[in-house]
Amino acid sequence: MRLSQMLFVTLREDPAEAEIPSHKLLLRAGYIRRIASGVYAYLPLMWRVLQKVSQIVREEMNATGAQECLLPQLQPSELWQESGRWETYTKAEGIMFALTDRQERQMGLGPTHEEVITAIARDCIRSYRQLPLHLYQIQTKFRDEIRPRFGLMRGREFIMKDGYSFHTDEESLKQTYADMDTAYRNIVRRCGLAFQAVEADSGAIGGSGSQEFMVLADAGEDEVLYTEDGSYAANVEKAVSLPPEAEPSPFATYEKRETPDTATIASLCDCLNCSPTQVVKNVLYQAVYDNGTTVLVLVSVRGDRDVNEVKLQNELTRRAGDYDAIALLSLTVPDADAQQKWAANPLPLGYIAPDLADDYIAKQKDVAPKFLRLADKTVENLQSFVTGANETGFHVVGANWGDQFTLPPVVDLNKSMAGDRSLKNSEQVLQTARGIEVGHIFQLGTKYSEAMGATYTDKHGKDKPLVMGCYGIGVSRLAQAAVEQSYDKDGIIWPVEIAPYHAIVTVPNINTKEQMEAAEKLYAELNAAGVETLLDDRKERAGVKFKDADLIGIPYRVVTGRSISEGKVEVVDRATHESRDMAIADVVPTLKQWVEEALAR
RNA sequence: CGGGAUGUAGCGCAGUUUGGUAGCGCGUCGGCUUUGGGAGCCGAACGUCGCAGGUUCGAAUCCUGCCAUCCCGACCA
Repeated sequence: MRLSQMLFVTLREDPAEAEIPSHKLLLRAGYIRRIASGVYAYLPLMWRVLQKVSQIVREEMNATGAQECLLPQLQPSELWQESGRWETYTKAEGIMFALTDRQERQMGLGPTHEEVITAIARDCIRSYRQLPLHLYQIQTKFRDEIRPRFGLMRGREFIMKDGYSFHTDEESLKQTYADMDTAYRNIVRRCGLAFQAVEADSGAIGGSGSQEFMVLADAGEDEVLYTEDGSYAANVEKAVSLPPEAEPSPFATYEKRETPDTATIASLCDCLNCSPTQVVKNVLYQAVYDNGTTVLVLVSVRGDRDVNEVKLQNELTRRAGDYDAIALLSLTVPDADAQQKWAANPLPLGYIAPDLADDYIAKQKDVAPKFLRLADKTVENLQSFVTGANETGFHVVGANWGDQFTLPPVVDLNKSMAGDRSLKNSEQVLQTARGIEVGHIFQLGTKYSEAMGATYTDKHGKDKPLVMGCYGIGVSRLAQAAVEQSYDKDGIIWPVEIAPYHAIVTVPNINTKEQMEAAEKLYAELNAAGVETLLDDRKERAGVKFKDADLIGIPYRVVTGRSISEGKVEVVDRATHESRDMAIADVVPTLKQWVEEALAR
């Protein structure tokens, strides 16, 4: 492609709308344009990058035996009602764009395709002889994110590869899941990125095992905890760990103490001269289920720890049946307004004990009359601990489970942090890093097939639900993550594997016949040799062309400049700015070799 | 949805406090010179000042309502 004929618009200044480097650079270098919040146009350079990422994904998927297809974006509400997700995905904090057509039919724009694919499987899969089967697509997805951000990182419309596998049993599922683990590692590696595979929470999609593929970058929205020896890595949402031991309690006897203005753990420890590890902190949450029932949850954790709200959500979802509900709609820390709706009396905030009386909850429909009390493992073995006295300005010290307080059901609700010890090997201490989630693989099991009646006939002639897995990779997100991981003050540095072009031939002065002729020849021969090459034949000064070439991040630059009269051109490596003079005849074979070497990685 | 901020030329911004009819830099177009790291000079075009009301002789500027965008949080296969 000739730059003189291409839609090529770069910006000299950072656009005000962008915050992180990759977003600024993609806008400045003319790769993307924002059309609405979280909605972007992929301009010609970006589209080439996305196609390259897609092609790598396609090759690795096909290699595992998965088959490509294309599923509809516009989906009927009926399918989502069958799986039970219509309400949770469209109501309240739902992320599905929903619409009503002219026949008053309810439709949604697909944020994911479990329902559609399960419907297809229900129709097409009859026998165990057809299994296992793995279908995937590379498709635009729609999610009404509450707060889109960082360009393509969290958009409301984005490109994703999603695959769904069907099996007779868990064992077959685990085989495909393992194949996907390998395929995903290949994909991210082939895209030239440094990454970490981590244990993950499976969230609203459900299922058992799940793993995320994190591209490591400071702008990442997720926190990853890992051990130095590589034996453990997990998303902080999922991470388990061994917190530091509690310090022995200085309080020998149980008594109530006056502790004015100690609503925070730090001020309390100051006042009583004790360690946060001797305190039982009681945190109040408000859960709302899909049947409209509100449940007040009182969680007891050690004073130096935080509640992992994802773990709490999962626990509350498990307990949905206790309240005749199916799904949890929201989980919040109730503010003053929210408390007023159900509290019979003002709560002793900051001084709550694990036995806070249930009559703080005013009797009313849709509110569970008793607190759901839960204890994190960190408080289970505490002795002579400090906790609230249910009276503003007072705490109790020297308390014990079984004496003054009843230990609530114990669950792991601990939010792991850097510095904790690994459960796998207590010699290892957890480290922290930021990551961009570019891939996520799940063992779904029979959740959707059972809900939607997708069954097959086994060897013995019995109908059984299909065992499913699903596997996603964010194509547009991965492309931007690559920039986030690879740039310098001059612009983007694309890995050769996904760069929109491999090389750019820069003509410093298009009015010099020698320069133009050499450039035209190199441009034609490089492309013919399979080196995807741009020709900067614009009527611009050399400096402008160099700046633009650096900004858009093409891996190799060939300059037909100063030494042209000696039959030489300059070849510059974008990543290092390393430059060398090279005989014109050597350029094509050399670049061809460099590109082939890079692609073979 | 809670908190914060911003909307003025294609992009980045000043002007708003103190009301008087819109400006700077970059970019764009034309000309001359220049020609290896975002050139210089000369000339030109480009604005419903986010939208709608209101106050006023007069509103980018003051008031009210709305909309959009961005940041923090909550949310997020």
